[in-house]
Order: sequence, then C-alpha cells, then structure tokens
Amino acid sequence: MAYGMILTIKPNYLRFKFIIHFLCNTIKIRLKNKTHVTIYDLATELNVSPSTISRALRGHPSISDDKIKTIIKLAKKRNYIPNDIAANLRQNKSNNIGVITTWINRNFHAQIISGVEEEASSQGMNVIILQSHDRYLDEVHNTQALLNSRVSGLIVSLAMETKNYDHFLPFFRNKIPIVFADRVPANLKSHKVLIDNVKTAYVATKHLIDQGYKRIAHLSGQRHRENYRERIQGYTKALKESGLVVDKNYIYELETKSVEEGVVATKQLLALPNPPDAIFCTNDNMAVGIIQYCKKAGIHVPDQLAVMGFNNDPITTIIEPNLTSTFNPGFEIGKQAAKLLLEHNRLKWTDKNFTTIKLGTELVVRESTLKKKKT
Amino acid sequence: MAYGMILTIKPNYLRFKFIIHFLCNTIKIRLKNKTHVTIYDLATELNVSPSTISRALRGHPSISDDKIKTIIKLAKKRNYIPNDIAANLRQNKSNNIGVITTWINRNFHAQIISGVEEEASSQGMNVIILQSHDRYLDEVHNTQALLNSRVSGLIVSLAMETKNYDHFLPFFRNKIPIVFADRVPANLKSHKVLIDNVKTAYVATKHLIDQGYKRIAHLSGQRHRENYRERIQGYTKALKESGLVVDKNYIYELETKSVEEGVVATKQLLALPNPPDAIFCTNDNMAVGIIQYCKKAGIHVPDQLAVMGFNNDPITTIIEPNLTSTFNPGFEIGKQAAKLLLEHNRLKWTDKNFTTIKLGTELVVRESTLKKKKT
DNA sequence: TGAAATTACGCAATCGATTGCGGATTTTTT
DNA sequence: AAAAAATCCGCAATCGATTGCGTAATTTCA
Repeated sequence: MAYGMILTIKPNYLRFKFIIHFLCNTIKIRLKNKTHVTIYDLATELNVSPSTISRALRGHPSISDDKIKTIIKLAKKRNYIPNDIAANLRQNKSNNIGVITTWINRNFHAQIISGVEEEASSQGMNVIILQSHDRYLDEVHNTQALLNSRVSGLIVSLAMETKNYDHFLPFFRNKIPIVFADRVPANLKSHKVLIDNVKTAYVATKHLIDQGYKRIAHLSGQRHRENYRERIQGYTKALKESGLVVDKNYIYELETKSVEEGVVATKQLLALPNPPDAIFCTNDNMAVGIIQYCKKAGIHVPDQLAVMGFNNDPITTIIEPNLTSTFNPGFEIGKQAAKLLLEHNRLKWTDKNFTTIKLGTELVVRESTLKKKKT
Repeated sequence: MAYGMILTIKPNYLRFKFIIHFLCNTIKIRLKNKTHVTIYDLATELNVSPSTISRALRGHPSISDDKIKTIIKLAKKRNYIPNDIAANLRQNKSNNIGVITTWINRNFHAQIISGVEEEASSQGMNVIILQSHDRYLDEVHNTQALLNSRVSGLIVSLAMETKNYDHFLPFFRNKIPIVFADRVPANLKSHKVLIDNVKTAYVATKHLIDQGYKRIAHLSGQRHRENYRERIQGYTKALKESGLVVDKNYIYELETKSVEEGVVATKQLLALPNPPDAIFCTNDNMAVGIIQYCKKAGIHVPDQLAVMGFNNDPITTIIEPNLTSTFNPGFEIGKQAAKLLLEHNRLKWTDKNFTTIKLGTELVVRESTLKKKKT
C-alpha cells in the first residue's frame, strides 16, 4: 500500500505520466520513499516542466513574473531545498573551497581561517578545513580528499615537513587554482599571499641591535620551509650590516617550535661559553615560555636577556614583561587569499599570471627588548 | 579540428561507439573539452563497461583480480580522480559534515573544531566550517547553506543571540542528524555533547567560598543561552548552600563577554557601596583583563580581589598571578560530537533515542584565588 | 493582413558514479 | 554428460538540477 509516497517523474518519462499514475493508483506500488522535495515534485504539482521550475527559482528572464511568484510560493510551502550536489555535478564545480592548514587551534592559523571563511561565505562559498598537523603525509592525504570532493579552489599553508610538492600537481592539471597562504613554496609557480619574512625578521633583528644587544640568537623553524629560511636571511642580513658576527651556534632550526623545544634551546644557548644577550623567536609561544623560564632561573628580561617574539599573539600583552613582537596580518592573509582564489575562478586560467601578494607587518615594541627601562 | 580532445561515451550510447568514433575522425568535430578523467574514459580504453570500472575501483568481489589490477593500474596512469559529487548525488548523501561555531579564532571553539576534524577525517569525512559570530541571522544563513550542500550531519554551537530554533527543523524533517556541542538548546530534543555547567560553576564558586571570600560576583553571558543560565544556577546554588546572600547586582549578563565589557562591569562592581571581594568570570579573557586592570588600579589580586576564570585557556598560566580556572575538554567535546554524529548515521533514525553526553570538568586552582599565599 | 520578432516555456540530453537485474561462461556436482 | 552452481560482467536506470535548442502563442511592425 502506498500511503504518503511521493511520485517523481523524470523528463524522459513524462510521456508515461498518466500510465504511471494509473498504475500507482491501481496496483499501489511504492515507487519511492523520498525525504527531499525536488523540482520534479514542484513541476508535477504545478503541471509545468522542471526546466521552468529551475529557471523560475533562479529568476531567469524568460519566465513570466506570474509563474515565478507561483513557483516560489509553492517551493516555500513544500519546504523545497535546492540540491547543490546535483547542481554542482551538472556544472562541474562545487561551491566550496578547501583549506589545508597545519593546526586550527594555533592563534595565527585560526586568524587566517577566519579571514578565509569571512570572505568566502560573503560570496556564497563554503569552506572545507583540513589539518596537516605539520605532517607531509597528512597533507598529501588531505589534497586527495579535496580533489575527490571537487573543491573549486584550494588554500594551503604548507606543513613543516613538506619538501615535495607533487601532490599539488593534479590541481594544476585540472586547472583548480591554489593559493598558498603564509607558508608558501619557493619554487612552485602559483598564487601566494604572505608577509615579507626577510624584511620582518630584518626589522626585528635591527631593533635588537639598536637597543644595544650584541649577541643575538635566533630560534627558527627548519630552513627548507621558506618562511624560516627567509627569516634567517633577514636576521643574518641585519647582523652583517651592523658588523656583528653570525654564529651558527646561535641559530636553531626547530621541528615543532614548541615551548619545550624553545626552552631546551635556550638552556643550551645560555650554557655556551659566550652566551647570547638576546633571543629572537619565530613565534610568541616560545618567547613567552622562555621569559617564564628566565623568571624561574633568575635571569632578568630584558636586562640580562632580551626576548623577541613573532606574530603578535594576544599573549604578548599578558606576559610580564610584555613581549616585543611583530604584527602579522593573519586575518587579512586569509581574506586576501580567498579573494584571490575566487577572483581567479572568474577569469580564465593562464599559467603565467600568478599573483603574489605581500602584506605589510609591523614591529610592536614592548618591554621585553627595551634595555633602557621605560619610565 | 579536434586535437587533444577526449571522447567519453555514456552507456546508452555504447552501441554508437564506432559510429561516433568514425564521425569524430572524419568530420573532426570537437565533442568535448574535458579536464577530468572519468570511469567512462577508462571503460572505453579497456573496452569494458563503466560498471566494471566502478566496481573494480571499490574492490567489489564480483570482479576478477586480474581485471581489478589492470583497472587500478590504468586509473593511476591516467590520473583518474573519483568524483565524489557524482557518487554523492547517486547515493543521496555527501561525505562532509557541517560545523556552525561562533568564532573560529576563540581558543575553546578552535579546540572543539580541532576535535571534530580529527574524528571526522579519520572516518573519511570532510568538515565544512561556518561562523555565526554569535549572531542569530548568520546562524540561520549558515544552516541554509549547509542544507543546500546536503551535509550528512551538523554540529552546532549556538550563537549567543539565538532564541528561536526553527531554522533547525528542516534537518529533523529530512532526518539529517544534529549534534549540539557546548552551546546546546534546552528545549530541543537532539543529540548533545557538553559539560555540566551547573556543577562546574558550583565547584568554582564553592572554591571561592572555601577560600574565605564572602562577596562573590559573577560575570556571565545572557541567561537565555542555557550555558550561562546554568552557570548562574550553579553559582547561586553554592552561595545559598553556604548561607551567603545572592545579590542581583553581583550578576552580570554580558553580551559579548569581551575584556572591555568585563572591565566596565568590574569598575561598576567595585564602585558599589559594598563591593565584591571575588569575581567569577565565565571566560578566561575577561578574567585576565580584569587582573590587568587591577594591577593598574593598584588592587591586589587575590588579597583584595580574587579572580576566577573559565575554560583553562593557555593564558591562565601566563598572567601573574596565574589564573584559577576550570578545565573544559573542548577537543574532546568536538571529538565526541563527531563520533556521535557518524555513529548515528550508521543506525536508523529514531526520534526517541537522542543521546546527551556530559563530559567532566576540572577545577584548576592557581594563585588568583588563593587567599593564603603559596609558599 | 501577412510577415517578422518576442515572449514563454517544454524536451531531452547532460554531469559521473552507482547498482538491481539478468545473462553468458566457466566450473562444479551428480 | 547433463544439470546445477558459481563466476564475472554488462545494460540501462538513477540521483536532481541545468541548459541548448526548438516551438507554439502572442505581439509588433510594415
């Protein structure tokens, strides 16, 4: 018995409409047990074609205003929900963009995602987020998943481990735009949104030098990840310009850049025969951890040791002494990346005109690097 | 001229295969300009049916091992990428779940998302994230988008503004499971994963009382959001049990719970004829902001004023004095929510057996509420 | 008034993978 | 050796929305 069943008639069956109706009412065969209302249901009810429904719902000019109103009214009444999956299949594109980040719960990266989400959803796009946990294999796996789900674009912040970029090739092959955000690959032609790492690190180091610090250490990430290589470059450049020696023992290429790693490095540095009088960290967490360690160890910051961070995380104004850092516009990076991506999709794909956007940063001086105490 | 074109033959056209081939090679008509390889392409090349390709790629037992190997080999060679959109349409479900949160870049919520992502991606699901910014209209809009994209489930942390839950009804109607996480609706039957807000607030308040504080204020969120109502309940319960008066002027229902709001409230509290000697905040940011304000204002924490937070954010161990707070398992909430959701999808939908998971919390005592100084 | 142009809508193919049903071979059983 | 049972695979419908092409009906123009 077919109670509460819904019969949808596909176009190629329209000619059998009455026959099927007859059969249903006679033999009471359950043809379907649907949950969602489709345009065919609406079409059957209004005795028009599905094309008309589709066009009406999207305000196509070739449908009369009367009909449009009637159709929209019925759609609401029947709780019609457009099926994006079907539309996407037909149009060979999806309305979501993928984001591969390292860790969602790191402030700076959350900022980026937040920016992406804001821009994307303002343009009717959804954001699919995957984490690589800084692992190469996770990143590869993520690209695979996003490829299968046919995202219309990809925003990536590279994992620390990643050295090979072949997993991005399918995107280029299939003309799916990629925008690298913050963690970008040096030798891959693509869209990029990032900060000027060399300059930012240079300015930060210069500030330390200007404050009179002579032996400046640098805790960075691994050199093969261009962000850190460039920061090391900027750091080195500043030292050289000021006639200071660049000591390899003063440069750490950390794996996780965790507080623990930072403190271990600090201990080693301070145990050197000629210990540093300043440490420039590549993130704020480490810097804060180091300041806390110093307090315990009775080392005065900034008099005995200056500490400088990176990213201008909210914690910079909580730790005492307040942490000098550099403001990097995470939210804006995400926003620009999304904008670039969506803009790209409106144009033709050309391999040549990849855009690189470098956003400005700002040194934020606080007490942790001020040799002369504030009054 | 058709150079580099790919010809895909749909099943109902297989019989015209040779005719079409002939025509193409003769008239050189461009039939298609495809980017992605499909199972039809593979089928044509291997001279088998698309069904065989589909089954082979998914290891269906009725396909011989030989053929499976050949097909997988060719798929790799041709860089075949399965089209989830098509599969999803056919199967009437998608492989992504939606998450509506308030703010991605708030630590606690980022933790939840992180948990969701971890569990979901371990089960081959993608996570679509949308932000409500604590606004009702954004939340409604977000549900709409996720409905259209046919997510196979929804995880929601309610916006502060939300009082009406009708926008979730379509999900129930269409049997799309919803799991509310942390910010749950009291009067809606659904899956829920959260903490015991009453108990947690009770324990926190009790701790203050035990420390000897008599006039305890509470900065909370708006009462219609059940999290905050329940925390106020727990707070009230503790006071009453200890024979302390519950003063309405001591309870604030804040809108944004920002540092600014918190400090303004604190100033008002301290200006009362009978000012509080302890403030229990519903998040850590406010609490830290208040401590910082107290330092400027020359008010000693915890001697003159105790400050307690909520969530156990990393900043609790950075501020001085360290902030007493309650550990709430954000990551675990997200993970459990995702697990519950995916489990649900494997079972039959029944309106009756909604699950509520309450996760344990933990009071983390630090200096900001210790009247007798630590030694 | 007859021809040309508009208006308004329908037909059926299409996107790409999945799957119930059935059939042709081959293998096993009796 | 005939019958029964596996084995392996193809056919064509299906999911739901979109869209090029075509046409009937109506309006405009000459």
